[in-house]
Amino acid sequence: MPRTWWVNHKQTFSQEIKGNYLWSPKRKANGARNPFYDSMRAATPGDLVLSYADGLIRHVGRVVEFAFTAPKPEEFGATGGYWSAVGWLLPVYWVPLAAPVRPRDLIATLRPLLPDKYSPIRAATGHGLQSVYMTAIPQPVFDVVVAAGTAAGSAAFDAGVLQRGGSNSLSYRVVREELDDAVEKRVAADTTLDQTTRDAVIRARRGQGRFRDNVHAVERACRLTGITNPALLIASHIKPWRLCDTAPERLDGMNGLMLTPDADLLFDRGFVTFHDDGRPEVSTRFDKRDLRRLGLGGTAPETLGLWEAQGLSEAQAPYVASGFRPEQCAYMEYHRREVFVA
DNA sequence: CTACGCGCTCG
DNA sequence: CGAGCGCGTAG
Repeated sequence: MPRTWWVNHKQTFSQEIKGNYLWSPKRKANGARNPFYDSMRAATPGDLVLSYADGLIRHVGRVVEFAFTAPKPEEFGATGGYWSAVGWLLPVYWVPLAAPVRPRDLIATLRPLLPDKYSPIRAATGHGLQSVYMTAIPQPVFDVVVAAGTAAGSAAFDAGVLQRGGSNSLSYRVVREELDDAVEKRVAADTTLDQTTRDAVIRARRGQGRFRDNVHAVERACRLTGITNPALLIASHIKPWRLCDTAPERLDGMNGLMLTPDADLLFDRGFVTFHDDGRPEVSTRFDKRDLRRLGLGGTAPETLGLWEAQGLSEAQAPYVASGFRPEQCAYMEYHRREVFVA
């Protein structure tokens, strides 16, 4: 069963509906955890979301993908100027309700259904709460609202949302491509860089050119499979290309791993990261059975069982087992903190 | 349309 | 006690 959520997003409503996403910081301004930001990465593909703004629920959304790390959308403009520059981006496919619903009008019905904690609206008055962003709601709350906003009721609407969202919704791939495109334009127009450097930085986006040579000088094998055949290896940024601050960072061989295509995807997407001693860690969001299907799941899922799978002892697999250099650790710390979906 | 208090809830 | 993607009102 999909989980049901409610998001109060008056300030960014128009941008997030139009763009088919939700965005939030990862932490509060003072660095503390925020349960509503944590909800962003708890959301699972297929979950359903009610959009609340200006006292109205006008859209229902379906979560398309797990949240991933992305810069604050530029279209926010001055809104949320104090929010962090990097946060969670959750792809959500939005569908408008036939008729907008004013929860305040339904408060008598909703009151007994609302959660005691983290309720998105006040039980007494039906007014929205500023402190709440993305919050879990019981299914009956979702059903009451959707039934009030559609002629056919929520079951039929769920089916409609689930079906229509397939073809033209956002995906991590598409969003990353757009973000990369925007960065590439800025690089191409950066007159502080000479032409040769600009070309190298742009080629580094695809793991090609000088960046690949630099990485390959440091890393000879895939950290997950142990494969050394260069034809099977992709030069993958540890700190993502789009989130690097400078050209040297984008070209630094210490900011890369040589990975096979599946490993590159898992690492890039934040489903796998590494500790400084070389141990891989797998996201709790990732189905461990899929690791096995990819040929990565051995007897010890927490270490991926790589050496066992290859019939090696840990000592016999120096590339896979070896720790990172200090320069690599700095980038990997960033990956664990900002990219990894814990 | 943005800006600024005023609230309240929760850590 | 203060942070926070709302509410109401002012310009």
